Amino acid sequence: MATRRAALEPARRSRKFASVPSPSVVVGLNAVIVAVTEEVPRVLTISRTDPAWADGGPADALPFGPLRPEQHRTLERGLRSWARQQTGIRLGYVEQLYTFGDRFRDPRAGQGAPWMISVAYLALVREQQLAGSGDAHWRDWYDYFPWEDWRSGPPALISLTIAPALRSWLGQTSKTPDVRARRERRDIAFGLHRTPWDTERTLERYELLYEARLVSEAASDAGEPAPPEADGLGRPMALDHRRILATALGRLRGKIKYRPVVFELLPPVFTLSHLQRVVEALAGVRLHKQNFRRLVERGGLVEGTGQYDEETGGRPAELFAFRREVLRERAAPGVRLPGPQART
Amino acid sequence: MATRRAALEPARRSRKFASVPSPSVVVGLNAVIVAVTEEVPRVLTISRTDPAWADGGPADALPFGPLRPEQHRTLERGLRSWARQQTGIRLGYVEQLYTFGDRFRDPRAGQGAPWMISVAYLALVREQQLAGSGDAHWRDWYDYFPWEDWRSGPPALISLTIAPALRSWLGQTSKTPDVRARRERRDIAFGLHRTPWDTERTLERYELLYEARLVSEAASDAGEPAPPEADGLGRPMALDHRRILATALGRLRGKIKYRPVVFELLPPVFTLSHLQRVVEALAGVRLHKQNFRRLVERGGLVEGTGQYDEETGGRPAELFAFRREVLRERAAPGVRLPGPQART
DNA sequence: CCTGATATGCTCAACATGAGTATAAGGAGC
DNA sequence: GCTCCTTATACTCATGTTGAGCATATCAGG
Repeated sequence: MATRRAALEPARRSRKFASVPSPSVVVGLNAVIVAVTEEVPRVLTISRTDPAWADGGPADALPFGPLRPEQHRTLERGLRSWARQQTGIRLGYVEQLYTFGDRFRDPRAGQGAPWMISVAYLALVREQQLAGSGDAHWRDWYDYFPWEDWRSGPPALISLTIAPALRSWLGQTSKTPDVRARRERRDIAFGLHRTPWDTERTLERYELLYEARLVSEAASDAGEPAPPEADGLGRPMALDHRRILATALGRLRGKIKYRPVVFELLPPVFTLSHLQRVVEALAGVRLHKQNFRRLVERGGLVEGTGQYDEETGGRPAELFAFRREVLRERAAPGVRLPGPQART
Repeated sequence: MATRRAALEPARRSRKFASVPSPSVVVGLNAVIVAVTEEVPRVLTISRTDPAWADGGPADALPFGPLRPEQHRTLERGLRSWARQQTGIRLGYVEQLYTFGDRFRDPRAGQGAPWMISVAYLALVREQQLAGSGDAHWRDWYDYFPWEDWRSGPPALISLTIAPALRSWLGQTSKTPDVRARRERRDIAFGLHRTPWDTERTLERYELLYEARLVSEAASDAGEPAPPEADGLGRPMALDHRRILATALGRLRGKIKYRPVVFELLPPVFTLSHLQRVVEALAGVRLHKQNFRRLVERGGLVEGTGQYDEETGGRPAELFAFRREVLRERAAPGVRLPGPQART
């Protein structure tokens, strides 16, 4: 370990760590706080109009907090603590997402500003809660990633804007192997040329758009003004926060399939349609209703309560609850997704 | 972001974070470098007999490197660079694992020593490579987690040592709900009481053993001498490195099922038996041979090369290669595991 | 050419999934 | 009270996938 050599040098403060530490690294915590209300997955963002905040004007940011080692024993505790203070929300399910440490996270880093590392977390909360204070807002996450919502079929944005733009991005390199590699990445990421759409490749898609300079952060990170044609490609965020959000979205989409995390977003009892709408909102696709029901019921994930919801407008729907015992019975208890289909 | 507001306020370096930054946080990188040779999954560890290193004596450590923001643009580049210097290995596939930031990572932290955060990575390399320099060794990872290897059936260690010890751990709390919660955790983690064994819950298992004080790190972190009965429960490591390793093992076991990462551990061509032995080594279970073959072949993951390996001792086996096109064809291309069975 | 390896091929019942059709039970309008 | 509209729930059936095992091929060595 780096600290090895230091062990031989007892003079300094800490025998082990003194000589090594990276000079100016600051560690912070970011939270992607997700809820689903009325078929729309929402993420908590802080929007500032403070002109000093974003490079080119106002931009949404993810909640952020410093790491206070003297106060909190673990990263996660620190996160819960400032998230509560900042937004009034008491976080339930929390999971570490990824640590972002690119030196170019912040364009100004290195010029006197410290290098910033951010440990990002994903938190799931129940829908009824609302942000308490300040300039926090719940925002539809598809505002940031309009191409990710396939619930009404393949988004026109992909065929009309993204595909042509990526085609010309192919042409921006001339070496044949590079073109081939780019084409493959593009096809796999966006499900082009008889490649299936993979709901979990959200990060790959965002990074591809960034590389092709189609999202406005790519331009602003390079110190250029935002190109006009990028305007349609989703709402931008501060710094690399949209990348963090893309990571969260992909992770969550994958996770619901093998861990029962959806229930963190639902009230204790719910109808199967409600459950389905939440899953669809997250996955961004429509699911075959009868088969969905069969999967969750026979998979032992839920159990009927005998009560009924009369507010459905049609036949009353039975209220179900998460069935905790499934954790013992099955190895990867999640909501398996049946093949997609328009809801009848 | 730290630096955003700083633009407004030249006086202090950063209004928002100047006061905030955690005073003495040091960031380091850990690597879990994995290879598989001859049916045994190996991890690269550094073993020192330096008495200043480990609290209670010699212990294995994971390769570690400092973060040098001034030299490396990304965390991953930094990792690759020092890993090469330290071990002579040029890393291939690398993926970020988790960021460990528990204040108690190092028992000495807080007493003058800075708080240490470690970003851990998982790296997969091909088997032929060997550690270049110093005191690096390839170690069977089941030396550290003997209870994880079910290839010859359920390990006797579990029924003879772990299960009884966990039973008495249940009794160490008297509140009924706590007992119930502990029992559930135990059963799910170790597949007790008709709960299936889940190969991916490696971290849960290690943490449970830690909490129950059955691994010697638990005692040494608390400043006590290692209890004698813990001796059988795997080889200890320095600091929280065994926890990091458990995380890596679980992640890798999960990942092979939906991404074709096993091939990072294999030569360009291989027999299906070879592939199966590597997968079995990682998953720690035996697989039904014919069904395994059917899954990988019909799943489009591999393609025959027409060449044969004559060294098998029986009928020559065809040599196969990873079939790259599968990335386009299927959404989650990994090695699906067929039900376990003794190899015939 | 028999034996003991190993590899590879094939079968078949059980189960899971895709893609429906059919029926039940509410409310609103007449 | 009847009809229509809406949503929920039940059932079907062809097809695909999986678990489990038997059968055959091809090597090396006696």
